[in-house]
Amino acid sequence: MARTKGRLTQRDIAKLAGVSQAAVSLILNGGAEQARLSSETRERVMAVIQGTGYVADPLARQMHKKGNQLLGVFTYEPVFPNAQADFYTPFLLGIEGEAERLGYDLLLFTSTPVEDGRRKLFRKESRLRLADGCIVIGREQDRDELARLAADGYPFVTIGRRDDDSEQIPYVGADYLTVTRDLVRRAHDLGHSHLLYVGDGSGAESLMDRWQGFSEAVATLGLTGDRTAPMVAPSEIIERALASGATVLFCEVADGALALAREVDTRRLSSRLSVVAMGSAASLSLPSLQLSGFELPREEMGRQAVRTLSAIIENRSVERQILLRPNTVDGQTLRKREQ
Amino acid sequence: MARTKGRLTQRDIAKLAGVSQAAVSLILNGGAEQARLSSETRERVMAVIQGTGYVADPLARQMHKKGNQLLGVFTYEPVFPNAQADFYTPFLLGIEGEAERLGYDLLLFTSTPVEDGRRKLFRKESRLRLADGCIVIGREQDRDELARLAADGYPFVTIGRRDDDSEQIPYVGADYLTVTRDLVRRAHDLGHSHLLYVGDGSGAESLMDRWQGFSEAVATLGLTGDRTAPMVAPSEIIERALASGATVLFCEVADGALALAREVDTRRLSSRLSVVAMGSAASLSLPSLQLSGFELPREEMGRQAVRTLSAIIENRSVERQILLRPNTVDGQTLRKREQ
DNA sequence: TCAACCAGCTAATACGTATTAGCAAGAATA
DNA sequence: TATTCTTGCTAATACGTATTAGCTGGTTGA
Repeated sequence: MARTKGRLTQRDIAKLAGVSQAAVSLILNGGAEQARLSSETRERVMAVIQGTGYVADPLARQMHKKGNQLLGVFTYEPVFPNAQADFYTPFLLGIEGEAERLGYDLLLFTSTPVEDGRRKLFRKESRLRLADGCIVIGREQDRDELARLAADGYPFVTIGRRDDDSEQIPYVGADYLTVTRDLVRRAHDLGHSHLLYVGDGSGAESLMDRWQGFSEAVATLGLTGDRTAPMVAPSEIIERALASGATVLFCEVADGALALAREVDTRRLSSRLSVVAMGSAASLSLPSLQLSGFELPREEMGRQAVRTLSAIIENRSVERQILLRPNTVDGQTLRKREQ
Repeated sequence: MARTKGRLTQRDIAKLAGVSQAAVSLILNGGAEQARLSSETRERVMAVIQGTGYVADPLARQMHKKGNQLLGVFTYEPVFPNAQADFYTPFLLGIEGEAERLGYDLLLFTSTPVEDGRRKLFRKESRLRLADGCIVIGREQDRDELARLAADGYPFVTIGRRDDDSEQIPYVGADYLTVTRDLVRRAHDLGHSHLLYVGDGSGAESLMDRWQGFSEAVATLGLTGDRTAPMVAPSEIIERALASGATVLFCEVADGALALAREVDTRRLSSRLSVVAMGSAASLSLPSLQLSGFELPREEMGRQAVRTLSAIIENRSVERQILLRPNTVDGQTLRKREQ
């Protein structure tokens, strides 16, 4: 019933067990052997620790560069979503599962205010180092912040490929290049020879990869591949495709793909125009309209990020840049070309 | 650019500027006024700081704050759900929002394995005390664990009312009693006089409250109120209601309410039998079938839990047991009684 | 009988910063 | 000329833990 005020410290434990603070620390950190503390003493101290539920202050431990079995999770946006089918949740599901398996607790950096829709990684009161390392998630990440993090030697892994000139950034990304190539080949196998890429194909690495995979496959297979900006109405894009003779739309952004597919459906053009979604083909689909394309292995990416981060923290050798293959989704919107 | 070995500290700055470490700290933290450091000294030190790019170690800065600004979140089940409309997410949404507002980070205790579908609060190596305090969420909580936590003086708040004989358990719960009373009154206003409570009305506090609110209101208004166990097929419950002359079903469990409402709908009995869901009336409803009843203010409960916990941690006086009013949901399944 | 040795522990210090108490030298006051 | 006040700073300490050096009292060896 002892209402202890404030945090329990090693000094408290020591007093309760009738030993010195140093003894407590030694026992907790395996230095007891070397210091020749008797097993009786050890047991006595451990009993007190268990009875009180004492855990070392993570701050004080980190001052000595010790670990706390704590993985940070930094998201540029709120972790817990309002929207139903949220983009982040599957990643976090995987992260949670793997953290549990490896015995880590998760530290969500929610103390940084979300400003203009995103959080800042660095602040005066940055608490990143409370965690042993950190997983960084977010569609748009700040390259400079990441480079600085890497330069500081802080262990972290980003979800999504990030390249930097001066620093090697550890990541778990998706292999957009290969899967896009495969989809182009599949379109080819279904008789299509004129493809239209809907998107900018520039900006984030993931976008460049899609465009590159598309271009390469088109070239290899001797097809015709055009590109059009996505910032126009679906109907206009469809007009362009029909006018140019394209029979498949490769959509960079999945939302856009769904809009296009619905428009195609409404206008009963599905026999003349196929739609491929380069991402979220499964999760964004409607029951009545299954998009063709691919889906990121989000949960597995989360798991892999934890494994990689854990390896980095524990100084085990590990591949720091990993690309996982997205799963192709057959769906209904990529069809055999009709003559 | 001199990559000095180790981190640049205030001591280094002090040496370079020819002052004491304390002076550097004071200048950085605005204590310079009070310590009457001359503006020349201030400028000299600031110049050195700018030249070297020194930044204070945030960890060391926070060492002698009282707490670590860390709130634990303990869930008996995994935090990140697979299911779409998850029970916990709204709580966590509120918790995250309020944690952000108050400058707390969140610690998820994922290192405890989920066994038989739930986690254990206490283990040999409980890490609860890593956090300054903890929010406990879960439908079924272990009373003994909570009582022990309270006895230990560890700051925590549970979501959901928990009563204990010997310890006062802090909670943020829902006021089932009042809202159930109100719903009975509403049924009465709509002409109903014979009500059937579907559920056990015992077990968790929240169930007892519903039953009590129901019973009291029925007595006060001079109505007839029966009770039937929920563990039978919807059709059977409906038979019983019709046979006994009841015209409203008060369903303890929202899932059951939905099943009953659908059955009523299918059998075209909705003019003769109303259904009230005592919980999740909004979130569980189908677009085609809006349940009548009430909905917990989950997000607000999460927010309130953080506020209460924060107050407890900081030793501010605060109401430790709070009941929030659920929102009533009109819906389609509670109708005027037809003669 | 004294040195050497060992088991079993503690004192002391470091980590990097914040903060309080207080010191030294000169200026103002009586 | 002695006292108080003021200015401008530093010494000391605290935060909680990790680690190293070293102390004490007993046993062994010669």
